[in-house]
Amino acid sequence: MPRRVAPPSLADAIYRQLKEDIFEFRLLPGDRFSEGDVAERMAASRTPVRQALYRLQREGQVQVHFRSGWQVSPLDFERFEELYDLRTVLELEAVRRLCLRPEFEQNQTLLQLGRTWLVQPEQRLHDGKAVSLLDEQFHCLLVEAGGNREMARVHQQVTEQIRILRRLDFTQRPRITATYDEHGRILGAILARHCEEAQLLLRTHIEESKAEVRTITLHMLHSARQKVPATQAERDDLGSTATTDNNNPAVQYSSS
Amino acid sequence: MPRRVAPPSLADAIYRQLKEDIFEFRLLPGDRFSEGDVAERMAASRTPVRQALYRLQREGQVQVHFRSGWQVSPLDFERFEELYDLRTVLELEAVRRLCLRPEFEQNQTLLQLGRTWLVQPEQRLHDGKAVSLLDEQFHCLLVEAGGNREMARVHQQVTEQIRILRRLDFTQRPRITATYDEHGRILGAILARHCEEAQLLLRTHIEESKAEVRTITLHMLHSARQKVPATQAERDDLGSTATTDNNNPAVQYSSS
DNA sequence: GGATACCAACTTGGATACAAGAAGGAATCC
DNA sequence: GGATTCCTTCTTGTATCCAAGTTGGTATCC
Repeated sequence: MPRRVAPPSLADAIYRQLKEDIFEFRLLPGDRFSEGDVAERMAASRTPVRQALYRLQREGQVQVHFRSGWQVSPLDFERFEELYDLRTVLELEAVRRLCLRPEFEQNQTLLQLGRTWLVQPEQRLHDGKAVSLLDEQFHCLLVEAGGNREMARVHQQVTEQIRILRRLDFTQRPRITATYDEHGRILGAILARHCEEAQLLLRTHIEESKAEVRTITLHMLHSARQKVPATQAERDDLGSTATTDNNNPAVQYSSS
Repeated sequence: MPRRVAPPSLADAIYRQLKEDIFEFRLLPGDRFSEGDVAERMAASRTPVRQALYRLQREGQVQVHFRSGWQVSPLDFERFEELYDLRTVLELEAVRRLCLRPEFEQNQTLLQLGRTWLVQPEQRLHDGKAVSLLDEQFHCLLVEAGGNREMARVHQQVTEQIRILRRLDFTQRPRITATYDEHGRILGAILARHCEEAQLLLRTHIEESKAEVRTITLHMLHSARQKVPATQAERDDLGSTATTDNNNPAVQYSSS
């Protein structure tokens, strides 16, 4: 008895829209908003909005304040560093498993990655947003190719949690060339089955991104918003619903 | 401005109750039920029940079928093996970090673990349920002591996903003595800073549990339910809401 | 002028009402 | 007897309603 697949639910669409709003800097870390605001903007009732928000809450993207509204989670740089370390552990393990595989040359994932990253310089992309997505895909596919779906699932979660940083990194810094070079070297090492070399290259590659995180400032966030191509209608909508600049504690300060 | 902590919500209580029902074998893998059933049993409306169920769904404990009810997730042994591997990766990394720590001897977590596991044989506990909880705690505290909160969070999630197996393992098999011995040896190696030895012991320890998983049968699940001390009222309640034995596909068969 | 008490508007958490589709059984047709 | 159609019941998804509590501003008191 094959069970019918569920039709796309409104709650799901709102979840995706909200997540995109956060990643596209239309909702900034620290912004406050209410369920009613979102419901009105999405032309839906509060019920699916609440479902979407609670899902985002469990993923760490937003926080709820009892009877006093919601907030996009402020940036917590200590947490980001821990997420980068978790990423490293998962990706290194995936590379280890990948290099141990017997049927290796036909691995479709590796071939696909090669077609994206092992290209002539003139074929490389230059758009920050596009490359940041490709970068995500590179690391996620690597972990998927490792063969453990649970590790891939967790890695995917981690990826979404640091996506906003990746977006900032790639929109504001000339790291595109370095990314192409390093991804190429990593793939080369894996294809040559130089496991330890591949792991070292990958670890260094992630460490560099992690180091960049420490240089991110609030100003980068706000100027990133300017760069987002949005219709005026969108901007009006958002302007009326979220407190954008005033009293926006966009950064979480450690209490220790 | 310290924000008032949210009062305990009904949805939260229902979430915990449902999770406990699953772990105590009052709801078996494969059991079907509806939101209305749960709402009635918990004397609440469907709203908080739905919130709890969707949270459990994201954690993999239950599945929703579009307009045709909910189901406790069937046991998926391939998935469990992958979860055990993820556990291994996280715990080995935690041990590595732990052994690298400078301020080591005063680590409160290690001291506490020693008081639990490094005891004379006559002081050991023998109740399966109690020891399975201590076992969980041992591994979770180890990862927490590693110092990375995100790894600890993920490890905690993984722990809950395999909790039902641990419960079965400890209620039905004479693994308590082995667990005390092995935990003691692992702690000893860590305290002696024999990092690689500790990692090997830990890896072997987890591998043994993973091997036990393959021997679990449906019969164990059903006989485990018999052993659960429950009031007659509880049993009546559940009997009326969940299809217990008939047409219960308690095991997920791989499609590959 | 400053502090305090009160109040009105908001906000979330939960309950209830409604809509659309799934499931299973009974009646019917062959 | 077997297949099929229809219909009733049940289930989830969404909208709306109500309750309880927070917040921020204003008027008042000193």
